[in-house]
Amino acid sequence: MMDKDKIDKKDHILDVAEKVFSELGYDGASTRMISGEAGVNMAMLNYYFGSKEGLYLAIFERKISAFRTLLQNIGNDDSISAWDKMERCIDNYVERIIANNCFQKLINRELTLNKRTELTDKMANILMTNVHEFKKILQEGVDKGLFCKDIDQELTIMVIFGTKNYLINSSHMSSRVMGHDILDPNYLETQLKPRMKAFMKQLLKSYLVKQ
Amino acid sequence: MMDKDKIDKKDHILDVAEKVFSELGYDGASTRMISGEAGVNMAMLNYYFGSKEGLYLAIFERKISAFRTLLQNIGNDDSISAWDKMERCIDNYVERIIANNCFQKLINRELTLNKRTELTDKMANILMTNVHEFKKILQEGVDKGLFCKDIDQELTIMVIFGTKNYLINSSHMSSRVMGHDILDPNYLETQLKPRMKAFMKQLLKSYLVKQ
DNA sequence: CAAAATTAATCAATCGTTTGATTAATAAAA
DNA sequence: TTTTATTAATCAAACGATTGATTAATTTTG
Repeated sequence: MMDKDKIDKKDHILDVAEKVFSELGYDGASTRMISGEAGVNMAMLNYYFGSKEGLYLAIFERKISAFRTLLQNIGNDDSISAWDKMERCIDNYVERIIANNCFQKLINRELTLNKRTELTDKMANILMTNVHEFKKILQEGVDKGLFCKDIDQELTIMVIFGTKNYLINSSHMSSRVMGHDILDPNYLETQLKPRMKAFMKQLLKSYLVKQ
Repeated sequence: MMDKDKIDKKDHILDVAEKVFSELGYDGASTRMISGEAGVNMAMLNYYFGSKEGLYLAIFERKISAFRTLLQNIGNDDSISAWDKMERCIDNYVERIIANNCFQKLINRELTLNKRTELTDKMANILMTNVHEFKKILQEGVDKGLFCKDIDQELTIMVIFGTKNYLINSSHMSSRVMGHDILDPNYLETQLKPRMKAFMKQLLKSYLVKQ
């Protein structure tokens, strides 16, 4: 078997595992189920990834690289205002979140557990880079007198992360509140995405920006 | 043994189970662990509640009654404005959420799963009563010309629910963002609660209410 | 052939549940 | 009021099923 195929097969397992984990949680997803759905022998999971936890970590490792580069491009552009940065931040954030909603579920599913592990710390570290990026922009807006100086920066970030999280992760509730199936890719792409972008901008602008 | 003791013991099991389930999830929490932590024989769980799922459902049944009464008192008061209702709504909501944060975790933990079951539908129905109460107030504000008519009612509700959810449920992240241990009851009560109330009011007022 | 990939079979451990026996509490009968 | 019967509560032990992991044998690849 060629390397290309091997990589493809590993990637295929990761794709399936990502989906199954996000749907059923870490404990709820069994290695038999994952291997069955991926069409490979169960022992292959251990052969490739060592253990169930190794497989779980591998899913994250695969995505981390794509995270940071996107963050760097936002906020480091000195040619635009803090609010323009925030707008671009929101656009990119919503865009990325919806594209990787399966991965987002996977992350937050384990972060809602209270038990602190090496795994949860690792995940939190990754997400905190996003937080700092947002905070940097908020602080810049305040320093330059564009944003109100009495804004609650931490809770503002909570709003951004929390709203996204609830929409994507609590699909039972969000589907009923929104009146559409939140899992429908077409609705996500054509309706919710632009609506979400517009709403977050308007909400944050009215709160952050001085009148 | 008196009835009082029996009820107390069942309640004690429910208390412990609620905590363990919320910390470890449905799959992650074993009946042995729950019974061990509650100091009762493992068979008692099945004796009292029939099954693990029966125990899980019993936790919900116990809380449902307290939900609806609180909702009725808000919004049905015709002597105050829509915005005042919203303020009272936020106050009561934050108050209740923080008091029952363990239960909140338990609810949302299973609602983040994609699988639709009788259980998840039941939970969603309960939460939707909250949604309708908020929506009624939003609509009233729009109808009476107090709120902007182009507000996004559904996503506004998503903000309220989502922000609360992220703060309480994703304690790993929210603790790091807020700079305090979110699980510390003292911090919750004396600092986060008033801060949360003030922030949500200011955020929503600047977005909803006409200038 | 030798190395890597893949398989079926099997491992001990743990899962939720059930069992039969025992004790404590209540009701009925004398 | 005793004595007897009935019910509820509790327990240790064991059930079959499933878990993640490992083994040894087989196939594929270079």
